[in-house]
Amino acid sequence: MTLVLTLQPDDPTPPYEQLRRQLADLITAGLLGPGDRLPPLRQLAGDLGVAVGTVARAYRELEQEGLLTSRRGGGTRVAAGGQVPAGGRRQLLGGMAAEFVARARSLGFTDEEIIVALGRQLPLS
Amino acid sequence: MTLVLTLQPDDPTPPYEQLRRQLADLITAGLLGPGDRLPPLRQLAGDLGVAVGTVARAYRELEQEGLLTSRRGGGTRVAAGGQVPAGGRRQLLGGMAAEFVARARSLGFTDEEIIVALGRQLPLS
DNA sequence: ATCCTTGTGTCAACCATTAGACACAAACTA
DNA sequence: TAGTTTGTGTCTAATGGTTGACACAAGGAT
Repeated sequence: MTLVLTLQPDDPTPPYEQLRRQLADLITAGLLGPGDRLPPLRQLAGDLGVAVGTVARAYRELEQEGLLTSRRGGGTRVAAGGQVPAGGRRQLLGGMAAEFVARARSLGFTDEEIIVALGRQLPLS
Repeated sequence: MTLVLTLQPDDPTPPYEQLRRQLADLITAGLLGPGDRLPPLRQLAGDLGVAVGTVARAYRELEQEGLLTSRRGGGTRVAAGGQVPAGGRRQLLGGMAAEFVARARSLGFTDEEIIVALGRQLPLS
């Protein structure tokens, strides 16, 4: 599996932001490790059907966050450690779980309902 | 609890879309039932700190989806049944759960990791 | 009937995002 | 070294969202 990056044209969220989030998650989750190379701007832009500047912006913002490092001619790679020290992986999943549960509860679902729904997706022992 | 509608200014997602999603979820979840009245355009716009047209767009799109009905002078209310027939509530939660699990898996998390993370948020048995 | 409330429509202006093209600099490659 | 790759920067044009203001129409309240 090389890379799964997609854009949803019907989503009003700006493409550069959709891309930024996906890459940030992939890096934080560890699916993309330090030193791993990302697709060149023009290639990814062509694949996704967007302008070069759009991909460049996603890369640039991630670089400012310390997740990526870019060099002319050298391409763009995942930054060495630093920003994603340790437990970043666990924290990411924990945040996702907390967000999901909080949203469900705020919509009036009971814990039991939530557990039942989850039981349809994974083996809750 | 009257209504909890918030906007995140730092989120590039357009405000009208943030609002639209929150209202759609509240209605589908049944927290807002048929006939329930929504805040007047000007009041909600004032509370959220956005222009009237922004709230109007969210209301308009939800009306086109059949979730709301608006009448001049009469306000905007949740549409009577129709679009949210039955099981809409269960389907909403099911979709949320499926989405969460799929996203976690695509980030390389194992089912066991996911279950552990969820266990910190709710009483899994 | 009169007044208030509320949704609807229009308008001009501003800002953000994107597209598409081009040039340039630095790193890699043969 | 020479040529290619790749990120960076600039520019124009187009699109879309937001603001703020205003007017208007229709339902509700007194």
